[in-house]
Amino acid sequence: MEELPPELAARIKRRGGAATIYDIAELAGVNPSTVSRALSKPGRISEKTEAKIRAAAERLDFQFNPMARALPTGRSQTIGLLVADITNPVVFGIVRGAEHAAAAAGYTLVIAESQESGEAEAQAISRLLPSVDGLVLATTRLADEKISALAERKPMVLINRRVGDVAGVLPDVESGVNAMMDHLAGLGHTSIVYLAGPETSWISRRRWESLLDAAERLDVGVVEIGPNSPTIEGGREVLRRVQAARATAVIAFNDLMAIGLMQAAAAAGIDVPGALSVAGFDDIFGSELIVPPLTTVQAQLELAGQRAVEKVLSRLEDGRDAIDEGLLATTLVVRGSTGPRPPVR
Amino acid sequence: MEELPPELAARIKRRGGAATIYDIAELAGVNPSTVSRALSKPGRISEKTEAKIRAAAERLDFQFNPMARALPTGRSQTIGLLVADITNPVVFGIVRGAEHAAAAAGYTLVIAESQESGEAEAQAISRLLPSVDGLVLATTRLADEKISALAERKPMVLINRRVGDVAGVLPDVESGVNAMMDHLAGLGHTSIVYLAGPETSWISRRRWESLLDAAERLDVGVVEIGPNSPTIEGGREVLRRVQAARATAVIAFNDLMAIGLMQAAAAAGIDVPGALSVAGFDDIFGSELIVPPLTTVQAQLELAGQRAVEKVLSRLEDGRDAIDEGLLATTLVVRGSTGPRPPVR
DNA sequence: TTGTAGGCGTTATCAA
DNA sequence: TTGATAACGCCTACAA
Repeated sequence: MEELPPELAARIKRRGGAATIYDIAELAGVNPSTVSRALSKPGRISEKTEAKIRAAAERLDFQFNPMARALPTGRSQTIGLLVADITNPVVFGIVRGAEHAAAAAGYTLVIAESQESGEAEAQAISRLLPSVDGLVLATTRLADEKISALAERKPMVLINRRVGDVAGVLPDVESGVNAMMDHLAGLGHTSIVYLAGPETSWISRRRWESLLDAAERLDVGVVEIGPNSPTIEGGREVLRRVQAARATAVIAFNDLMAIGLMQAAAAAGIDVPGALSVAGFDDIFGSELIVPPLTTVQAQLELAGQRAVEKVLSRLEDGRDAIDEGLLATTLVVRGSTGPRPPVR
Repeated sequence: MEELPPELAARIKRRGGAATIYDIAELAGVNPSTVSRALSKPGRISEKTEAKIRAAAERLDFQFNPMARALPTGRSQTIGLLVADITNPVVFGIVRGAEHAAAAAGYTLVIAESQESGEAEAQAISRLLPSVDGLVLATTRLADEKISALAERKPMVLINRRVGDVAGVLPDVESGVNAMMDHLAGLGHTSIVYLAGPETSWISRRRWESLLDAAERLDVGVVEIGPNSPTIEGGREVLRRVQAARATAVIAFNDLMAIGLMQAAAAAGIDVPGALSVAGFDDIFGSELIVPPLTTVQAQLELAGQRAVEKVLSRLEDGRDAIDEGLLATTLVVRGSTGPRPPVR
């Protein structure tokens, strides 16, 4: 390969090795705008010129400067994902699905964490908003009005929450809850506790409402205990109240809490599921590792992340809302942590 | 509050509600460049003007356009984090530490996944590179030369890998391995297997080398089996070879593999730790949930992520490399998966 | 098909 | 202290 014109080489080096369309234009002997056209939307240019330009671009290892590109277009090719807690296994699946969907479309995923605090969340969002083309709120603790207002400004999709007509991807809560309640009622349980999640969790309330319906249908008793922190700690702390309620089965807002409760039960010498059945939601990594393995309602987390990003993208590209594929199916996974109601209490 | 001049209001609305420094300048009756100064580096401006400008900015709910800002400065206030597999629990801690360190400094973290493939990784990096100020490679599978070349272009920090004089944050492999080997040797094991990770994993080789040293020192036998996929699957698949080796203790490259091996052992009716001791590295979520709970060498993953980002930032802000705080301490956590060597075999 | 020129929102350099 | 003006790298009418 021939040497580059020394002046050009020097200019590029000064910029840290990043070539611009001007450099390519010079090398190919065309106008920068032609380079832009050739590289952005191939086809609308003579084959010969395009080939020349491609060769020059290749030679200079050219990459578009995304920031420069974003300025005139207003698009950063970036999607934001907001989660309450990155280390919560529930969000892993969501993150992965979202990342893949974004990458597949040539978008970059930006992740921000809000620490379970509405304050921090609002702040993170306003920091993020100007630099992303769209936003996915995975576990938002924001008030409905805030969410609606935000949705006006950029394409936005909610996971596990419905707010007005803001786009969302939701699980089929009812079928999962029904399957779970059928399962427990079938085992003879008539006194069941629901361990609620955070106060601001929409999905926790939905689960509770479905639980109420099912309890009525099956003629069993349920009580709600909470709100609780949606963590292992949160599950551990609530054992006393569960015992006081004299329930024989517990459904926790998520697997993390169920695991915490089981740990506390084990420490207190309470047999699971002999004396107490425990179940959760989500089917996170770890749920089948614990002993006894956890009965849970499986959620399609990865799919949820993927769908959410796809919806944002479809708003972005087509300008229209994606057709709604409906609720995400939900499956009861029966493992060892639930069993027959203890004979006497 | 008074009404905005209608023309101004219309202009802002056209842009989707985002005001610019021009709008503020108009509202405050000053020059745009003055607005830029007032808002970017307070102090270098008369108090009166600054107050006026702040008031106008407040009123228009002004936010800087990060992309426009990045153009003249060449800084995007963004740091890239590249991981092989987002859903690998090992990276959770790293991600969290990195996110916090970045957010604390006003930077945004961009995460990309390379799927354990050097090809995909190289591609992800070149997609990311133009838009980030610096890069953290958490579990890179790239060749040394590629890494060195990349490090020339932008501040870059490696986790769990040393390449030339590229900055890195590394664990104190030796002390952890020594503690583990002392532990196993103390239990009477004299025939130990190391389940290697991926061929391209630098840290896997380092662990093996330390293992060799320790084995020599303690006069016990070790053999390496691998390379293996660093996943639960990878651990499951290797059980036959472990048995064939007639080892009484296995040290896996990471906890995921150890868990997989334990599952396979349980399925095959092999008692852990009665017939076989199993240990891992990292101490991921799930390691203490499994039964028996896993003996492992704890790594400070969150701290590693944090340190890595801090190093990038210090290169970015001070222009100089951060002082090296040395290796990250590593701790043996003895749980139930390791026990005395079985009497006869 | 290709070149010209203006603009995207901000910073930075000079004057005033 | 403040204002004018030229970058920054790319896109896009519009003209040639």
